[in-house]
Amino acid sequence: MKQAKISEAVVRRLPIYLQVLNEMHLREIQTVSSQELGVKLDLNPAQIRKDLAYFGEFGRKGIGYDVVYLIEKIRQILKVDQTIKVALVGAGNLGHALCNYNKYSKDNMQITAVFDVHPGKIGSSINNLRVLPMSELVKTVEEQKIRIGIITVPAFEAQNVANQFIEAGIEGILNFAPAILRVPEEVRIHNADFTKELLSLAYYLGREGDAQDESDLD
Amino acid sequence: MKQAKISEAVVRRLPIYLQVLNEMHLREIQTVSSQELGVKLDLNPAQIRKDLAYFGEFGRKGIGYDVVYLIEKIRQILKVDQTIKVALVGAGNLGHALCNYNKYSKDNMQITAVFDVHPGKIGSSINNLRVLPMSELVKTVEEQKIRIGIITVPAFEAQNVANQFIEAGIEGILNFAPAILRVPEEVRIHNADFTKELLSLAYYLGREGDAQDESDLD
DNA sequence: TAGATTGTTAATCGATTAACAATC
DNA sequence: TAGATTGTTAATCGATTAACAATC
Repeated sequence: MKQAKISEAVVRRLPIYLQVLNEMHLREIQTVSSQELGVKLDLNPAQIRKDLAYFGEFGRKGIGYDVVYLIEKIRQILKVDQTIKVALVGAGNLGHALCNYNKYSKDNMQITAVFDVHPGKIGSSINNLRVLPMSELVKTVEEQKIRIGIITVPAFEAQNVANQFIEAGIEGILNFAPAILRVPEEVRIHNADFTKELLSLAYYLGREGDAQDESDLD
Repeated sequence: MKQAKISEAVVRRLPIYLQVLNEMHLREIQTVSSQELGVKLDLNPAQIRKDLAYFGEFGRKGIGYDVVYLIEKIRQILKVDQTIKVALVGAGNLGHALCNYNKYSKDNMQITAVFDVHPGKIGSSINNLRVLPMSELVKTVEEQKIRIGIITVPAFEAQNVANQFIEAGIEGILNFAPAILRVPEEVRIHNADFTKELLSLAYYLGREGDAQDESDLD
């Protein structure tokens, strides 16, 4: 019954649950119901219960979910109960931001290698990591058993970087470049291109320049 | 027939269409079919046609879509045919990255004001913009008619920043902080929290530590 | 004309929500 | 026991895909 085939929508909610649960844990809340989670996250409680039930029976009828236990379980599901090593290419401002974030986060995702294509950047240090040349990428990824690659280079260099990650046998790529990358089926790719977020946000602006136009609803 | 009620899924695809069309335009491609777009984007052609048809008849039967015309139309739909002003709070590495991006992008989204809560940052310059204190936020947003706010501060400060944006009458917020923000219904909020992207990516790793387990499919 | 491709309706598929027995 | 809340099945809702007439 395990792994019935979980939809992407479900997987994307898991980190959100984790975030709220972590906050609750900090506030020393022991137990939470799907109802309460639903209010906090603006989600239907049934959906939350169903999401969790795909992976096991984590709650107790009449009681709710134990916060600590549920955190542990979701971390297992997301595979961040172990440390997952991450490589980053692109030692610009965005790369710096991600590396710094790394320091404070307790998510078990650890950036352990940083690369850059530009000779000027190589050898400098970010968050105690020496920036390495691209020529070291494949070797380093293999040796350190790095599983995820982050791309924070300009769009025109992104596919090249992806290709090197693929050659090195990376399993997942988080791409910040505004480019559509071609990767083999077995490599998972997530795009985190904020320009697209901004553009879709712009869509929802207005009812202002154009006045409140509720005349042709049907 | 206009604005039948467009689903979020549709809106989120529009910037992707725009990106590919822009690329095609650079390569001087004049006309494109939903078929071709579908191949490039790994989407069903019928879906692309349907998405576009929500907003008007942009194509020509037997021919396809004129690239330049479709770009223009999608920009109108997304309201980026006009310049949209954006304010950013948090002059850290991420804030820098977004401001720089600004320079190169021709998306008509323009960051015109940068703020920070920390006195040490105030007065420094990012991409020709003086970093202003939070006390100037409301006034600046109103005066400059800024419509979108970007939040790149630590999680614990994010809600405060959001509240100030709301007070200033902002219409949309792009939040990079790993925090769930409460905003009034009329303010649109998009979360661009990359930790969640990384965590959901981690879910898809593996079939490696655990061996290829195809035994209990049904 | 024949081939291509749109816009759109109908069919399918999948995700969300409601409802409720089980049980703490 | 009575009240609360889960896990899960059934009902609903919405999104994707197929199919095709219209037409370039």
